[in-house]
Amino acid sequence: MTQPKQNTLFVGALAKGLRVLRAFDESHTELSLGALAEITGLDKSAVQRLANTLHVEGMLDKDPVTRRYRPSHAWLRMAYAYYWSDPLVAHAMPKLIELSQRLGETVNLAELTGQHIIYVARLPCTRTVFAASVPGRTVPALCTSAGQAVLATFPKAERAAAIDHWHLEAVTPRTTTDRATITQQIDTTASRGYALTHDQMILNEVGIACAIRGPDGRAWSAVHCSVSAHHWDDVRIRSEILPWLQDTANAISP
Amino acid sequence: MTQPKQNTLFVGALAKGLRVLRAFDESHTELSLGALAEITGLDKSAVQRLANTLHVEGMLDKDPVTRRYRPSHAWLRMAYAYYWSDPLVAHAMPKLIELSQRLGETVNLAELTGQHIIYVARLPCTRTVFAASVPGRTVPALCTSAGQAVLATFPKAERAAAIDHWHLEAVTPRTTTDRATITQQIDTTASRGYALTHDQMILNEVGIACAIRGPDGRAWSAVHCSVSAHHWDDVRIRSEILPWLQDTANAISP
DNA sequence: TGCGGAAATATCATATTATGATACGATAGA
DNA sequence: TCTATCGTATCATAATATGATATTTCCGCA
Repeated sequence: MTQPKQNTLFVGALAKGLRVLRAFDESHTELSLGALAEITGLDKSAVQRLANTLHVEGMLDKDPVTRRYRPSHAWLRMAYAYYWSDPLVAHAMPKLIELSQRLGETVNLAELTGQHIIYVARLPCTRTVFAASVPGRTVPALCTSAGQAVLATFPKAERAAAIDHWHLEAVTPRTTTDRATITQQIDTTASRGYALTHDQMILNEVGIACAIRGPDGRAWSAVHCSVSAHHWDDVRIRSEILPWLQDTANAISP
Repeated sequence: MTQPKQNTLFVGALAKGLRVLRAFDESHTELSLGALAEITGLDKSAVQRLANTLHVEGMLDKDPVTRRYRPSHAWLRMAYAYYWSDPLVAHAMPKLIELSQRLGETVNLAELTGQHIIYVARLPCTRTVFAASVPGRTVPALCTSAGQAVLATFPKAERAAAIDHWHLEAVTPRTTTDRATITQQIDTTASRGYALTHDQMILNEVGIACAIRGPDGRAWSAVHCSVSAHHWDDVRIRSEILPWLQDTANAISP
């Protein structure tokens, strides 16, 4: 019944339970049994049992009046466990704090995960959209300055393959979705050592990112700074933000 | 085999999978199959199957060389989903950002979860210990200024019951673990409207918290500020931090 | 380089356990 | 008050998780 594998090493019931957990996202913040069944494609009875189990185990809160399920605090504890397991975060955090204080602007730690960038740590300094102020958001790598900074450190061939095939998605009306343009941007990023994008995730936002390179010169993460185009033109960004950003990225590199 | 319930609405395999996930914490950041079996108390074969399933489903990363499992980025995406599901966070975030900028000090949003306080949002402004810079940490409510601020809004009877029975744990050598002292502290908190603690989570740290009250006057969350005793004495805290903190907590209240 | 121990991986017969159809009960809207 | 919808409970069936064991791979040590 479960597609992934009819393998004996695969526990279908667990996989189905995870499907239930994954049904919750930014546009599905609380779900009834029926809605869960629809989203997960699971049987109504199965959802009933799985959701009940997750509730008993403390993974889902249940509104006693509406009977709807919501993510519990356990979801945050999982993030906490993640943070301890990611060696980059512990290393980067003090330096990111210092950077955000120095710049007075929002600073992020971004990591590549598949074809996406995930914002692992966020230090918001100015009022911004909600999605940009909490960690864990994933966005297509090709569309973001952090993703471009990371990709620019890849060998030419891999870089080209990524630009050709990776996922693209217009987040704002001005998000770049033309792969030829992205090729150019990443070439530029590779030659000057930092990425600079406009209006990609939010309108009027400027993203600037420097890769955190490993010993082999290759990067899987980046330090990212997000500022308003109202207050910052490219010249001032280059002179007043870039040097500190670059220093921080270098300091984090192992 | 699973203690919780031999109920037909309880999916044991899912519960066991969650046991595997919960095996990871700040002191267990990556685990081998054997270690997982030991921690979870599950059969070696069961752990093999469950961990493999979690890996295939993207919940656990597997180091190809050490064969050990680690939390994956999916754990952060779950936090992201949580943030959208918690109405308080969206409401509080812009105000917390404003507060942290105004004070130039670390600001937290804390919620009560069972007998513990969980730090939901953290805006670190100064270099601090790692545990205090990432969200999702849980600490006994009785030991923290945020917990005391929340408890102080409870009816007398519930307050007393909590002080008598809730979990206590010495995080630092100077953490208050005497329940009589805590009674006094919470009484004081209730009468003056804010909580102030010293050396509870970190040595030389002063915690100051204001409850976020609901329409009935009762609170389940608090705004919390953490400063160094080196730089701040109680008088200055009261005059330069407290008013802004109180305003912010009030502004967040529904 | 080769040996030995430990840990990870693969296999398999068994019955435990998840399944999903169905029936019942509660809640909300007409 | 009635009716439709959604959540809850029950049960026979077989699918699926189980855990003992065998095999392979990996790693430290001589």
